[in-house]
Amino acid sequence: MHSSRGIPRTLPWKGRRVNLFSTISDAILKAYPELEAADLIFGAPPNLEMGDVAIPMFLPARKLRTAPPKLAAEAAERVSFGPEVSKSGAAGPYLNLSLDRSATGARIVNAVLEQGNGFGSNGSGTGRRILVEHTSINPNASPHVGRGRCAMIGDSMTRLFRFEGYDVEVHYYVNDMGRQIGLLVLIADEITDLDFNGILDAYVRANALAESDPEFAARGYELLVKMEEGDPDAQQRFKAVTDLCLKGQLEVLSRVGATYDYFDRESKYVNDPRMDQVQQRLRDRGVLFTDEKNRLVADLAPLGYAQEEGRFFVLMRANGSSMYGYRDIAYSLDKIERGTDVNLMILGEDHKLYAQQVGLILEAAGYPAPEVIYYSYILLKDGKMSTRQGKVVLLADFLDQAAALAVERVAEQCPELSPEEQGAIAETVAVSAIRFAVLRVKPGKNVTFDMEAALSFTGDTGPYVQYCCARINSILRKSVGALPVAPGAAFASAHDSEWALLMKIASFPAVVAESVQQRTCAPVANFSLDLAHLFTAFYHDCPVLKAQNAAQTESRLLICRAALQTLRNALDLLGISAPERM
RNA sequence: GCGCCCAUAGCUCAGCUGGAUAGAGCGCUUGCCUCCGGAGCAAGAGGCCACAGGUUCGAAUCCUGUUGGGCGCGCCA
Repeated sequence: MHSSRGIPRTLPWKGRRVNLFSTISDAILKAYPELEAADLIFGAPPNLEMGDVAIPMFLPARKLRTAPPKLAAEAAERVSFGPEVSKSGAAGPYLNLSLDRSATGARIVNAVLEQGNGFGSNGSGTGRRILVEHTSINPNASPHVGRGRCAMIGDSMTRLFRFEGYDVEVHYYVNDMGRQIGLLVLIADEITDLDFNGILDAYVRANALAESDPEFAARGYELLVKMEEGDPDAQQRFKAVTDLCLKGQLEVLSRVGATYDYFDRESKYVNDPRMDQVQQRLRDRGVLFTDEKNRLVADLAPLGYAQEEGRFFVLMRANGSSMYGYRDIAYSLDKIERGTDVNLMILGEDHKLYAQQVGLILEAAGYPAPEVIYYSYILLKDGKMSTRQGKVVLLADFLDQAAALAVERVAEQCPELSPEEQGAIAETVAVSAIRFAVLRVKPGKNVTFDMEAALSFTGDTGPYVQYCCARINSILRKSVGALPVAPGAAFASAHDSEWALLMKIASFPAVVAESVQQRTCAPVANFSLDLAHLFTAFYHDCPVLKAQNAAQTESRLLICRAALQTLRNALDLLGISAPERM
């Protein structure tokens, strides 16, 4: 009896023809010319004894006007499979095949080691360019894990696209203006030695003051107007505060590995001349009008927007100052003009309606709407995060706590390493804990963040997968002589645990393809977990250095190398390092 | 009220382009360090896949409705 630890349910050839197994498909089509490749759906039988590949005969049977069980039995006899298939048989309406483990295993190991850091890539992005905008936090506080979700998703998608061969550029939109930043600037003037850590307090104070003191609020607006009009002093003050904040935020974000190629400041788009043309086109389409209060408004109804709520989108205030959306449209033009094949942004689910509105306006003006990945909020056990109530988990705090716990563990396990090395490993463990916890969940789900669970490092966690890598490295380090480079004639992978592991490894390219298509790295995270589990089962069942003979040791060392390479590639997409020791 | 998203074990989540008996982890129970790293492994208990209809040879998966949760509907950004 075996459970999911056996043959992976997600097969490399599921739903599509992959070169490794295309010969099976060809053999069947040769025997049944009436069928086509699309009729053959490859899956996995419920257990190993039944075979490695299962093909349901429902569709083919319908096409051939026969009963599925009858066709399965007939096909098992009639089709002449190549040497790759060691056994064929029918189980009810399913045609089950067993593969030659050693020959197939050798092919898998060969492919992994040959392709190295590129194993898993389908090259689907070759020659294509993509622009990703993510994170883009308001410069007012240290990022909490909810904000971090955006950065980690965006960063992992970037890694995924680059892995697939896309030329990717990463943009960060700096919201360096607006009423609230104006208030923050005012308060900042009253505080000496304002640093990043004091920003949040100042921000909360400024907003509270604005509510209780209308005069203060009015001064904030005045300052904003001066800034928009180009007053150098006002601009300089805005820049000083937002720079301070951005720098602090980026320091935290860089700890989790997020990097950006361009920082685009919102203030740059206040008076963008290209918007004249946009306005003209909107007028031509009959969607732009000045309302009774002298505001410049877009009516989305003629553009196919069906609801009354959100139908009208204000672009400019009566006093002629621009709204956020107006500047954002100008920014979109900037991004569009960079001429990438895909224009992608990662946004919180609170931006859904807004992004839809902006998209409609852009399309009406003759531009393509950006593609958007929405992520849902991270909730805490006792409810939503609230900055004002102090109910937040700051990314920096989490990393500090996690690293402190991890360093104790590393000191125990690797006393031979220097304190600096131990500290560096602990930091990667902390990063892996948070990145993995966030990335293994699909972006659209509300998740409840459990601080205790995230700090435990046991079970289905990033550190568990890292630990698996450290273990493999340990075996490779201890093996005597040169490591084998490629499977030879004596290569064997007959043991169930070896075979299951190799089958999982072979499915990696399909997991990557699925992740690109679904626009989420969650399948990669779950794949790495499955792979680590399967490796550990192999580790317990199949001694490598103490195998029965040298040939077996060599085969297993090769399997170790292939597993490590695949794990490293998967973890790299998640922004997690695979340590030598931990 | 209207719109979008979500609902799977006590808890946190996989599985969703329809296929055989729905899976992990945490927590709980029981074993396993003279043996390549126990951040581990093996086993057990735990499910009306929110509810109700529909499509199909076949539905956790697709469609409709209901319920519950998240988000949004600003001269905020």
